[in-house]
Amino acid sequence: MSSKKHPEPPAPAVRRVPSQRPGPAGGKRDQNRRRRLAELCDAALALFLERGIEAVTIDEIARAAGMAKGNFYRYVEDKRDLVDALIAPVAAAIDAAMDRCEASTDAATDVAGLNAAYMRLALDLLQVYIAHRDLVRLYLQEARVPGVGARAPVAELEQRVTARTIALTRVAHEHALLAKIPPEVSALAVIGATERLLLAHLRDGIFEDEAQIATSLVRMVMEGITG
Amino acid sequence: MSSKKHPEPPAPAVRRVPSQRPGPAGGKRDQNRRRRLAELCDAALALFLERGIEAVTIDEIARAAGMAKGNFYRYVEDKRDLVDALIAPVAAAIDAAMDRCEASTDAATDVAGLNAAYMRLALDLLQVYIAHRDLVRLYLQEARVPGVGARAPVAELEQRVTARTIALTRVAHEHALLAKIPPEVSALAVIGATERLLLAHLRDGIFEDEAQIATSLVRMVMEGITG
Amino acid sequence: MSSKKHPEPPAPAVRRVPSQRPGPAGGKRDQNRRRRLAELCDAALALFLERGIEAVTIDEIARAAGMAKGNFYRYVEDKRDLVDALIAPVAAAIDAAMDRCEASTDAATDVAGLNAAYMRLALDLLQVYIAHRDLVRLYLQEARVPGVGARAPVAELEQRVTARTIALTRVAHEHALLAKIPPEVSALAVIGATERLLLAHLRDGIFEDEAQIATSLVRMVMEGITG
Amino acid sequence: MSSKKHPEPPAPAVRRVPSQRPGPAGGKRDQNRRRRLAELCDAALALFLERGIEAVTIDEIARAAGMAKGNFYRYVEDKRDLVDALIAPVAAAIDAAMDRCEASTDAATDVAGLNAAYMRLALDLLQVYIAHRDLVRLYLQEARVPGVGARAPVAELEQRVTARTIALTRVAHEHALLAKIPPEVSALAVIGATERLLLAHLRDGIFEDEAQIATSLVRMVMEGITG
DNA sequence: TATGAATGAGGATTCATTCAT
DNA sequence: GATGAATGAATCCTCATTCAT
Repeated sequence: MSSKKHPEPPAPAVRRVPSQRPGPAGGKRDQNRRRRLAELCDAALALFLERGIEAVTIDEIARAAGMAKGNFYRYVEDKRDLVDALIAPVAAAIDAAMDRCEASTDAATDVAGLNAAYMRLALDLLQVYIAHRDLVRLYLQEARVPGVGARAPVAELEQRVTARTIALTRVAHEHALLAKIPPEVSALAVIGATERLLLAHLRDGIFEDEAQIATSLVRMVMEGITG
Repeated sequence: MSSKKHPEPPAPAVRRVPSQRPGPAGGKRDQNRRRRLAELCDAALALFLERGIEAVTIDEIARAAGMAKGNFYRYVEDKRDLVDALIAPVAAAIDAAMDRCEASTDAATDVAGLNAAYMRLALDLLQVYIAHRDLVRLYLQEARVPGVGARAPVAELEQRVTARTIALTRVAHEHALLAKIPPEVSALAVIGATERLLLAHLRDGIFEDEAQIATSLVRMVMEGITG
Repeated sequence: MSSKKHPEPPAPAVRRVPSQRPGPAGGKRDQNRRRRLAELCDAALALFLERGIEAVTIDEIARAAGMAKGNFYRYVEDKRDLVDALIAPVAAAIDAAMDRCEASTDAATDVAGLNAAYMRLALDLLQVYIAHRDLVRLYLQEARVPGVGARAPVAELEQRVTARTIALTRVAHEHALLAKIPPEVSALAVIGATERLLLAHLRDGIFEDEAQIATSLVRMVMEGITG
Repeated sequence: MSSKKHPEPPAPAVRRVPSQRPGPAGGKRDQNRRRRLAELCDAALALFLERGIEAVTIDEIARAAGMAKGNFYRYVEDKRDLVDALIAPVAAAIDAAMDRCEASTDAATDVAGLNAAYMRLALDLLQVYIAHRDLVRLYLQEARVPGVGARAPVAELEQRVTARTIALTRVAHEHALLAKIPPEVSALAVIGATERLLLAHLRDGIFEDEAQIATSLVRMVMEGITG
């Protein structure tokens, strides 16, 4: 599996495809390649959601994107690279939200400031979810399987998100915003609950009303589930 | 040319891996069979946990179990079949626990009875977890990916567990044991939180103290996470 | 374990070897396809004649055709499919000859007309033989083995030829063109004698003079073999 | 395919299995092994007729004979060896009939003597057919495919039968018993016609009345098929 | 650029044959 | 003798990747 291109752990991060391309960045050429890449991403996303990243063939993706297999490699190096490109926007948005939250908590001088930072984070992540439903679903479906091969980028994102969430929770904990529960526990519990609800909604279409989920979730977080 | 698959009428279709094996059930032969199958399961489980079900080769499994590739097929029909055999004990135990809980809730005449049933379920599932840590971890890692190919049995189990949990929660909800939150929501939230914590523990070794997780989880479920 | 084959619902089932190929029918691409397929057929035919259809490996065929194993499947779905493509021209020609003969006998109003029809059939089949000596030899060699697997198309052809020949003979019989011998018997006897002679010629190179065979055959059919 | 045991052309003819066995020839031991071998032959014959020699697995044969696969090799060296044992009686009987006919023709001093010899041959062969219908059918089905692998013994028999028949016919021809047709031609024509009729009878069950076939065949040989 | 042909490594599966019990 | 477990070579088929056009 992971023999040449991606030596798994190290991840040298040499993207040769996207760089060194003719034409100015933003010119006709550049536009075109962006469009093609987007088409690839769209096609791949649909297939990945349906059958899982590993089971989908490069040929299938290319054909679903309306291009020949050989052309695939013009826009992307690998299936892994495609997954990378696919989740890049979500990863960037999440990282940005986390960055902002971290900055805010660092700068916060009182409990109110901290709370505001967390609230802001929640809203930012909500925006990500709204803007990238299918990508979020892909993340939810694939993030827990060992990050081997093409799934690596997803697993990496998951690790980063988890670690940063725990770190942020630790701050809240230190400021006594949370019950006497280890911050890792509460962080993971909230993440887990949220993710499970989103998955049920996105994959299985269980809830009609998204707002309802959010409200219930907040309430559970605040008060528990017992009557 | 013909483009459709050719049916081949004759095909005597001898069951490989037949249930009816020579020797009495429990005899030397039968024992050996079981042991070999167990070895396969053990070897496979380790590999599956490390790299994901899809990425693992039958040849690798066989070799890890100390047997030649061809021998694999004496004990199991498929990778999928192996996964089936692998999770069978957990599936059975979970189903049994759910059955018992359903029976108890059906028979319960008051709130105390209901609560006892749920508590019992929690303890039963805890036993499953204790007895099958690695299998539970496999389940947690793989259950959310679309159930295609060898992963199908896991996905099926996930669906069953989810559905039954929601059904049981609905009963609790109807008896006003829970806050005014849709039962699907609270069920999935608890499942999600629990699973995420278990995964962190089993896969990433985050918590030293398992009891701590349980306690915290219960508290969060009862009271929320805020201080 | 499960013992039955797992259906796998999704399976997008992309037709390999699709009829709809890029480029116009007759263009460069199409030409190339046909040539490659022809090369496969040629290589396969030689091997089949030498060692029998069953004993020949797909890899051998591909290599003999000067291509890599994997490429085989671009042009043909199966070994069976290849056999299908291989005998298609003969099958078509034979069927056409039979069709024509049937039409003629249907339209015939007198014995002369009937005789002309049969003579015409003989000449048509002779043309087939001349145009496809090796394929006829393949047919002769393989037609009698049970039509399992890749040999199926040959067996099917044999059945069709036999049935139609008997039907045509029956017509002749009804018009008293033949001795008081059941039409099935005389039909099969002639088929058998002819095929055996052709096989001896094509496979074992027994006769130098093809015309001699034909003449003798006709004479035997007309008068028997005794002096 | 034909790599170690049977180097195809040479055929060293070392049968190690049947020789060097404990017990006297004819004793309990010997009886037993004959019975087992016969069971193998019967089972194999049925399968061979149904699906062709090549397509049948050794495991299938053994199991159909009610023994374990490993036991197969106790009685027979190979599938080829089994085929050898299978057709041995027919081969021996045919050879004997041919031997006798050759001797008679050699000793014959007049045409009547020759005719008697041929008639005797025909009757002898008829006996063979009657005594070994299924084996004759197997021969008819398999004899024309190149004698590679397990089919070799059948192909060898075919060659011998053909050659000897032609030789005998040549004698008849030299004594002007036959029309002015090359003896190879008439020999093969009769063989071909006969074999085709037998195959139709044995495999496809076309004729109810065997005697009818024989009568018709003789008549055709003597007088041709035309009215 | 775009296409699909070509390659070959890799993985699943079967099966003849050997062996320990 | 009998059994079926074990082995590994052989074969089918797929698919990522490269290339010529």
